[in-house]
Amino acid sequence: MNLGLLCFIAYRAMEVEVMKAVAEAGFDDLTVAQGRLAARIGPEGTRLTELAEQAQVTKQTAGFLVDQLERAGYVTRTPDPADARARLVRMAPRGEAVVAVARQAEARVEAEWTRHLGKRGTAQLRAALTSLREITDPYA
Amino acid sequence: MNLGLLCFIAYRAMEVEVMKAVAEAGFDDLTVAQGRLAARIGPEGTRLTELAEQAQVTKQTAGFLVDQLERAGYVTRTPDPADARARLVRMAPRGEAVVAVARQAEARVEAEWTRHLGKRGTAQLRAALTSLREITDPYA
DNA sequence: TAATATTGGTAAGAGAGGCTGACTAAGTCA
DNA sequence: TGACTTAGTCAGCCTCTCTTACCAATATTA
Repeated sequence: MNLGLLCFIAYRAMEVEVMKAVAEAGFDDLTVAQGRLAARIGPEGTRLTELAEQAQVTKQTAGFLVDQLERAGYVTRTPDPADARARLVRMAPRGEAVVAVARQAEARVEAEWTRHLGKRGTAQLRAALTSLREITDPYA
Repeated sequence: MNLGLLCFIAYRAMEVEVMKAVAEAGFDDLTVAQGRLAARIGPEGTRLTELAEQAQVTKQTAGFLVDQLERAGYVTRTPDPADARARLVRMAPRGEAVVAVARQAEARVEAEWTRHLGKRGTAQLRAALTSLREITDPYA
């Protein structure tokens, strides 16, 4: 079977589990697209344009998603001291809370995968995928 | 880094390459969603409901996509001899042609990955992902 | 230093893709 | 026969993403 499709199956399984955990923790208004963007927010805040680039969407799309995240209280926008045009998107407390839940769910799923593949097999999988980023990820 | 996200990066790289090859071959009206659905059509044709299940979308969505594929000449709908309610979605010649292009692009990308990871590494990657399907793919 | 180009971001509108709910027609089974 | 299930359609809605067009601030350069 096609390697790309195999990656997709694993990826989707992870995504479904994480979103389920997040929803069960009470954050039932968060969508996948919002989560994907929010996952790129750095500890000191990140500019919209940078988020758009990394998530590989247009800045309009990124702006649309950040609007929603802001309205739902997950992030805030603060002026960027380094550039008056720009604003930094930062995690709000509610955002930090959901990140914690997501990280935990990720760890749980990875542990499950490790039980299935073995420690060695999982390490190899991670190494192979990480190495692949060098030729597949423009933002590696 | 999160294993799920690593899978996503590789998957998207493959998808982008395949869609680019397909578009360059003149099939520039095919979308990703249509392709994902069409990839599930079996040699003898497949029922709409079955396609929907396997692609994990509702049958309404599947019907919508098959409408488009039919209008563009990629597939045909024929009555299912086994059940007068059902119809079989089958590949049309134009559909077969695009499948051939897609398969070729997939093979090319996999070859590139193999050059990067080595034969052994690629085989391990495939083995790990295939094994993972046992716990991540409800339609394995 | 003034004109020009670039960069960060917003606004408006359109289209794709997905969903739910309600429905018809055909098959299944008690 | 009547109740239930299954294959598929119809209608309406929401989310995400794009393109085109624009404004404001910064950088560059003549």
